[in-house]
Amino acid sequence: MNEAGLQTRAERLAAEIAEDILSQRLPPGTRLDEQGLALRYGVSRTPVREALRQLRTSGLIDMEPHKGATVARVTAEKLEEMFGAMAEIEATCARLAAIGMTPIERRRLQALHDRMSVMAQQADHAAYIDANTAFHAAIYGGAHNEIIQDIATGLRRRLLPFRQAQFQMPGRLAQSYAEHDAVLTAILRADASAAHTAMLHHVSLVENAFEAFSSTIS
Amino acid sequence: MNEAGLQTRAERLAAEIAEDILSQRLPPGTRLDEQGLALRYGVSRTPVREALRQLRTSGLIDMEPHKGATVARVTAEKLEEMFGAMAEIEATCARLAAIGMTPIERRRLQALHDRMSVMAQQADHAAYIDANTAFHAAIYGGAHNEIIQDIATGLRRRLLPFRQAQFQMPGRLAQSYAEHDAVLTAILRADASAAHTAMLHHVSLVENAFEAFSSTIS
DNA sequence: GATGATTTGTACGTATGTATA
DNA sequence: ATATACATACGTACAAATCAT
Repeated sequence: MNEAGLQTRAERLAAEIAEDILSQRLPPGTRLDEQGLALRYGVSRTPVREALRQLRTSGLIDMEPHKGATVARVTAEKLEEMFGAMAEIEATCARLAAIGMTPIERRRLQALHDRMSVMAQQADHAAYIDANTAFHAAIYGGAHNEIIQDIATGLRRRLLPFRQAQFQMPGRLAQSYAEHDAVLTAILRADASAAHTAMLHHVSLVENAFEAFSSTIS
Repeated sequence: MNEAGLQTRAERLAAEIAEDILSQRLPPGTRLDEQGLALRYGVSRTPVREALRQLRTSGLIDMEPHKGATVARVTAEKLEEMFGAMAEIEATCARLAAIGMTPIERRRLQALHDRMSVMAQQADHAAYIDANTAFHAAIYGGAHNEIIQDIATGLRRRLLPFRQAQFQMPGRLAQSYAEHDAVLTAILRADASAAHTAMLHHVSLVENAFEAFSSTIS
């Protein structure tokens, strides 16, 4: 009954710890000693060690040899860089999508966008958030490059905890929809440069929205 | 006396195995059973397991739960995607560098480029290869975004084994230098769009050079 | 398709390195 | 500065899963 892909204790544990970090149950800076985690999650230290190694890769925790692990404490500068990188990668995806998306992919993107129009008007935040993820994922896929797609989804995952609140800002849904419209139009026109610009603009605004929302970080 | 950063057995082992893979001593498809590696490198299975987990991250090996690890067998399509991603990321770096490089960084890049002129004329392959790496690294740095820099260096590492031969092709040094010149000029002019285009072109040609050299893969 | 051999995943004990008194 | 305490790195043994016969 486990979700596909989480076949070992270590993998399930990594997912669980990641969830606890993203949900702030394990706040930044928290010491993650192996013994304690083993106790907390009811397993031995071995899968804990492997889970920590996996999490290090995703940037969720900091580790140094012989010094153990802590929940990554993201500095404001680092976060800014992450948003910047995200914007650049997404803009690249949009550019490639504008060039290479198949007619079917373009139609599907348009259809999704149309559905999002209704969600935005009805202010259905939950639905819009899901659809928004799908919209961006569709553009990653449209780039037709699995490497770039992996980079994009990885970055998005890392930024997830800092994006939770953005759609709660008044008027953000409508604004997001309008920005998506610019991206979509450029892609459908196969205007690579415009798609790049529009997406860069869109994701950068997400960053601004975040910064406006949370004053400062650690 | 160990190199800085390789403080644990697992890390040294990972570096050693990586070296053996990149040098083709462990050719693609080779089964990497933990017991065998432990025996071969004279350690226990525990550090071997950790080393393999690290290597999976860098894409050098494929792993599936309960099924062990093999040296990654890169398909032609995958390789093409990797070169494509590399080109896009490097082009992004060049664009950002054109916008944001400091005067000092620009001067240093120019100085390096000038030294490479001599190397190209004298057909000093070894020196040019080193300088070429430095040239590209300088542009990654000029992007002023550590995340993107990490992505770029990571991709470059993964592509390293497939780039060994490129500079051996007759006339490739001079061509490379000319392409660098276009990139440099655009960056010095702070012409973001031109820098992007020139770098995309440059790295894409590296891919072509590779494809011309090696007929087919696996 | 069942069974045995092999290999990975997990548990636990020991040793080495780091930090604190 | 030395010693003690503690956490991590490593080694070994057992359990579970895969695949070959």
